[in-house]
Amino acid sequence: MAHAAVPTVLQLVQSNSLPALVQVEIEQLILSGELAVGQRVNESDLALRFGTSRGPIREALRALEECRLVRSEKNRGVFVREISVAEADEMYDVREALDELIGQRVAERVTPDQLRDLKAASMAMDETTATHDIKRYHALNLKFHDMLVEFAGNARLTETYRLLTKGLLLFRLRGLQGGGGFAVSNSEHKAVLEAIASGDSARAGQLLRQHAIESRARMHRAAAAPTEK
Amino acid sequence: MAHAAVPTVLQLVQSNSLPALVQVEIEQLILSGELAVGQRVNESDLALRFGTSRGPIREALRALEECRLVRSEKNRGVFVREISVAEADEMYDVREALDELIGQRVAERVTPDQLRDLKAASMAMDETTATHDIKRYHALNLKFHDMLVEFAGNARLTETYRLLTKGLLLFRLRGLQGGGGFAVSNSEHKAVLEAIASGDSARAGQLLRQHAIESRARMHRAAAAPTEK
DNA sequence: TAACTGTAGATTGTCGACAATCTTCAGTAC
DNA sequence: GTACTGAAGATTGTCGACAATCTACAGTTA
Repeated sequence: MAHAAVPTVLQLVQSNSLPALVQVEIEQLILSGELAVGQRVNESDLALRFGTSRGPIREALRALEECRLVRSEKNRGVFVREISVAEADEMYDVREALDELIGQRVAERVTPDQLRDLKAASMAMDETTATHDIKRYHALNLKFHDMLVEFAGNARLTETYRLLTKGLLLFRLRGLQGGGGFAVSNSEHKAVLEAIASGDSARAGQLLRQHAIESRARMHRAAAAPTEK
Repeated sequence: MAHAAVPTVLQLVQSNSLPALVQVEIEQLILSGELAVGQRVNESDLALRFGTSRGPIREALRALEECRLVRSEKNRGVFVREISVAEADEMYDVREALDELIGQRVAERVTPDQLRDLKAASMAMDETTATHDIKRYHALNLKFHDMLVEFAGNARLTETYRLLTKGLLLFRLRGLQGGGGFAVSNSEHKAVLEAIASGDSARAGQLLRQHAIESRARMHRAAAAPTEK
């Protein structure tokens, strides 16, 4: 079969245990903003919501704490983590280094099919800049970078990168969601793709790092602006 | 006070909850090799050992699973993770990128006191190469790199790096612990320290990355050798 | 002997309950 | 009105128990 990485619900329930299922569910709640940043997470409520006891919920929360998506205070509960600008800066520092590595690796081992998918995503983003569909641009942008790290062919790198991305996503939820610069951002994507297509590993790495740097700058500008909608 | 990062036992027990305490305890068991690589971890045994019920144990194990120190199979239990050479290679890929960043940052912001500590550690390693005290060299080497990442002044980078280091440590426990090259390794340390002392950020980054690359090569040589003691 | 089957024991998965702690808020004193 | 006190309610921390599942092994059959 072509798509081996799509497990059925049956397999999911059989292989993953309840805490694991609950974990991704809670993660969605956090990353979608349904559980507000800084808010306390009530174990009983979640247990009720998912139809389980508190045990599995607690296990899931402990895992999410390790992901740094929540923090825990003894006898007070767990809270959705709030990321400061300083912390986001730290993450960007690491992300820049990883992005350079990703660019290099992808340029070395990308397949024609993968390159096609990347270009398709970039073109889709072009459309959203025309229609100013910010939400969709973000989703595509996330998908684009997720594909990139996936295509780098290093599972540990993927894990590390995704962990960072989740943290940055959490930061964006803090409210100061940056507007502007979509067209610019996507033009950077295209430059990266060009370097990748030409197999220029060093250049692809540099360009993807530069993209992360610019992305950080956009983040700062958005954070500095009062609160644009 | 000079050293603020040394909490008393009282603070530890009051702030951290039982699962957190148990987690570091189990982590020690794994990293010290008392829980063998690949071995199944028995929840009841651990509960008995730490004088708790299985609840806190399970929470700790879920956190350790997120650290990738153990893996979990539904209805079969959790196992101490065994790292393959291929996985170790992946980790080194990421580590090399991070080490370059670390070298750069430390060169930019190291204090005289910190530099003194680093040099002291390097000198201590020199002594162990003379006496062929491999165990002590490894401990000092770990401490040396831990200091470096700490002095880079980026908490998220530290977390990311330590996670990787734990994984690599787990790999070493797999048996094929590399001998040889200690003197060479430490001479690389000294070159890094020189670049740091001179404030040459780019060079310090390159040298620390190169050190990681050589370290990976040493790992490969050790893995290729049958099983030298 | 080899392969299969079924049972006993061990282990994990999940739950409900209770104690410890925190939070809230009404009541009181000044 | 403000600050303190204490009790009621809510929430977390931990435990022991039971069901579901897996593992090991003795017994059976060919």
